[in-house]
Amino acid sequence: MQKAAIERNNEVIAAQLAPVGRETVQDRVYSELRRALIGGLFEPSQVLTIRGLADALVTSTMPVREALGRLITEKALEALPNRSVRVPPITLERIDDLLRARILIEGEAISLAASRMGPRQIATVEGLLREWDEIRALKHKKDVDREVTLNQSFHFEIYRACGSAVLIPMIESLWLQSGPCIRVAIYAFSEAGEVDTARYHRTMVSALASGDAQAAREALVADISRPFTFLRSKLQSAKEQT
Amino acid sequence: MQKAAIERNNEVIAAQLAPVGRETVQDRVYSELRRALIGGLFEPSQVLTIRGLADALVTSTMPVREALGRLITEKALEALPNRSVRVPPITLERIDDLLRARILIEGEAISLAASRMGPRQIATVEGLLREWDEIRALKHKKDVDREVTLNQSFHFEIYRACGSAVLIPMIESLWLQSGPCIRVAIYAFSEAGEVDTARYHRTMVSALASGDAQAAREALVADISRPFTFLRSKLQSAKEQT
DNA sequence: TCAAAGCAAGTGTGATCACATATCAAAAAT
DNA sequence: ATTTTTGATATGTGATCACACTTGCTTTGA
Repeated sequence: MQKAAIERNNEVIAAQLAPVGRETVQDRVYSELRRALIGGLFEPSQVLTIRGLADALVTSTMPVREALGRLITEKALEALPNRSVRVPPITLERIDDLLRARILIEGEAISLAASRMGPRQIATVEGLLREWDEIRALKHKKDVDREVTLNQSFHFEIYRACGSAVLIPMIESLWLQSGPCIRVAIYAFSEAGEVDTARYHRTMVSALASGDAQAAREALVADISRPFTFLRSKLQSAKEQT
Repeated sequence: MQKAAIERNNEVIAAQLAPVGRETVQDRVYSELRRALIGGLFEPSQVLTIRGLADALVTSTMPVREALGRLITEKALEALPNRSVRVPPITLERIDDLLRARILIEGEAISLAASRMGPRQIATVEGLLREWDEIRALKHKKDVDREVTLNQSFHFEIYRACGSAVLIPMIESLWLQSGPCIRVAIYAFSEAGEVDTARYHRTMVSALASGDAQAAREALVADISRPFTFLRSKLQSAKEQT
């Protein structure tokens, strides 16, 4: 009986081959729409149609409608009584509501992460910070998309360390809801704003490295508050003009 | 021109007729599954099939698969790599994780509600409390479903007063995730447990009536912690036996 | 000239079909 | 007797169709 030999051969094969994964079309559509939403590629109040998205993503309507349904339950999109779906419009109340929730939950997450991040994770986020500096150094073209992605990686690398399978999906939902809002703030941000962001991020990392949960939380609150307060004042003045 | 007369006639009709509403089949399926999950009608680790649910709910597969997808994104259900879906199993870590998140978010919600609930809302929750007492008074049959519904109404009547369109869906998601867990605790609860629940609820109401956010939060934490710690010790001992 | 009716294109929803994969028990091979 | 193979059934996924409703423009009527 060559059972042992076969077993050994299978193990060798398993070591060489990476799992191919079986992502469905629906999952890819969902991920793509998430990416677009968080990146602020859709404008607030923009309406989305199933067939339109299906054409744009080169699939049929079926995966799109299922992805839209999922995004609607996450409040990342909004179902109108007309049965059409749009990205939620910005209001003053919504901005304050979102910021409060983000401070509450992301603050808790980073506070938990402070006592759980090892040198390994600290090094990773420091690497992301360095990568960011490099991009800002050669500032010929405004690679906003790259910065958004990097910012997202930075934050979620920290949140992932909090070890909560419940909090992280909630934070993802909050980012999904905030995405269309803060994009307009990002575009309007001057060089000064980005310098601030980098400083807050560095403060967060050093606080995390020393296990100072309170300092990390405060730096995070300052970081995520800034685009919201900026957007708030902008909306406020726009409202007064009318 | 009888335009004014027509207008008046239309208003009369509008006053007599109630909006008929256009709830889709998918929405009804979703609501029904939510109710079942929060009520703990499904057991942890139970697998659900699209066609099975479609038969049980007397519809086709289409609305069911969409409802399942939405519940999966809310983490109320879990998609296995086999592409089958089940209600998430209970683990010690998950219990602690859920309780921490619920204390954080529902605590914030009730704290906000404390300064926003008027006499009108206070009266409503007091009415729910009285209704509960009546049910407990004629305790011939264990109407657990009714108590679960009443408990849910009580809490969400308060949460709704917090005025946050962001926090409330998150709390709903947390209840969806907790439902299958706490059902086993509810069944095991003795009469003593229910008396405690009623006491905590009364404490909450009087704290809310006097606008004492801190006291309301503490009573809430005690209320929602109890089934979790009960379940925790039960799971702990079951684990030690093996 | 302007409001109301009518028409046509577009859109979401649900049903059904086809296909690939998963599951499990019976049969075959060792 | 145990393991492997095989075959039948069940299940999720995506495509397509039919239907109802919405929307915006054109046409009709006052």
